[in-house]
Amino acid sequence: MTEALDPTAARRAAILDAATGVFLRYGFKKTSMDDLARAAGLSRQGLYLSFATKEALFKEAVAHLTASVRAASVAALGREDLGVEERLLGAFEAVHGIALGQPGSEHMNELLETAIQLIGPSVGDMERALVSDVARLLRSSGVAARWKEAGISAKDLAEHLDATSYGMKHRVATPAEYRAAMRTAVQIICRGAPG
Amino acid sequence: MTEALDPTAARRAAILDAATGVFLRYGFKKTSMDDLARAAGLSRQGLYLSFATKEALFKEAVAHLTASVRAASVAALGREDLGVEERLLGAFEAVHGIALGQPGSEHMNELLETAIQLIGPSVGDMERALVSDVARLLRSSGVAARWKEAGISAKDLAEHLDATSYGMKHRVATPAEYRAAMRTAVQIICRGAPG
DNA sequence: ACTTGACAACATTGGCTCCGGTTGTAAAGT
DNA sequence: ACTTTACAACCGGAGCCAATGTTGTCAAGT
Repeated sequence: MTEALDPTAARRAAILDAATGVFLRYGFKKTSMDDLARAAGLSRQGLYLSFATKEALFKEAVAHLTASVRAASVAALGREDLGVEERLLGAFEAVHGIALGQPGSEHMNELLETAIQLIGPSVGDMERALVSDVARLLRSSGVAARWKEAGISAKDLAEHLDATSYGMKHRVATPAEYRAAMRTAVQIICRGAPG
Repeated sequence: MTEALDPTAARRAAILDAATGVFLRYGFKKTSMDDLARAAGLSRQGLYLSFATKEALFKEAVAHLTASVRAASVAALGREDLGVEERLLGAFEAVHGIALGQPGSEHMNELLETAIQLIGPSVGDMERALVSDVARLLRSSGVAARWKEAGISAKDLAEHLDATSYGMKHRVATPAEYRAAMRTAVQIICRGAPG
């Protein structure tokens, strides 16, 4: 489905790919159009032929990014070859920053913040979408039903996990610590039940 | 037990009480000795009769603060008239900022940070003490035992709660949101069990 | 015992200019 | 269709200077 694009659209997509990487590494303010041009393999003016302003390029890059992050988390949640715990873990690692091991997820937070106050709060939709996706999985897998009798809904559980992820993201030094803490949180939800 | 202090010690304690309040409201840098003097109800030089420098006063004030926070959390954990959930909740609210509703917990974090890089990492002991206190309660109340078979230790549970608290504390979170999220987290731990 | 008033030394702040870098546009080249 | 070069407008940071605020000390008062 990514085949029959007219060449200009393909070029735009290539530019966006390169741009998201650079933005992710250096943040918004610290990347110049020169940097983006070099990363995309063309001249600075080449960019202006495809994108009117830096801000416009940024907006589309963020949309590109959030879309692929969302796709990654949805894909993680849908992997039926894995258990529920692994799927949840994968989804949260996906939103945390695409490749947790690779460099490049550094400025994810700053990026989303500037995007929010530049584009609008619609950017935050991804986060809310993740929460409801997670809640859905918790329901369909039967996990949520087990917590119901304690007065804790699927949404509560999902938001709890999201909050924990947020906390880890900001507190923790290393990806390994994040992974370990999130694993514990997920295990508590998935293996536990009231009674 | 706060009766038979010699008068100079009593004065110092009164000053520290006032100082912790002011520091908590305005942070370290933004409070002047004048402010502290006014809050303590004496002149600026009166302070220098009891404390050599602003830094010394600050150190003792932080010690004062952490001690009373610790005492409050220990007291909350020990209230045998309440259930385990309420006790845990109370303990975390205590460390979050003494009175969650009252103004004054604003600069708690900044305060502890500057204290750490001014006094040393010993300030962080309070946090670790809380974690082990919580773990102890989880063990003695039988909650931890129920999670053991899932490979989750009391320390894991306690650190999970601490991490969640940290996350909430740093998120946008109004006190009400913090309270609600922590309640959910505590309920999950206390009402749930593997199986 | 504590206050008042005054003091030098120092840190912080605000305003100011200057300068390099960046954006967006335009022309001419290939 | 894209590059190269050039350019006006703008912004942010570096550096400096004056003004203000703050600390810690002192002497004298009550």
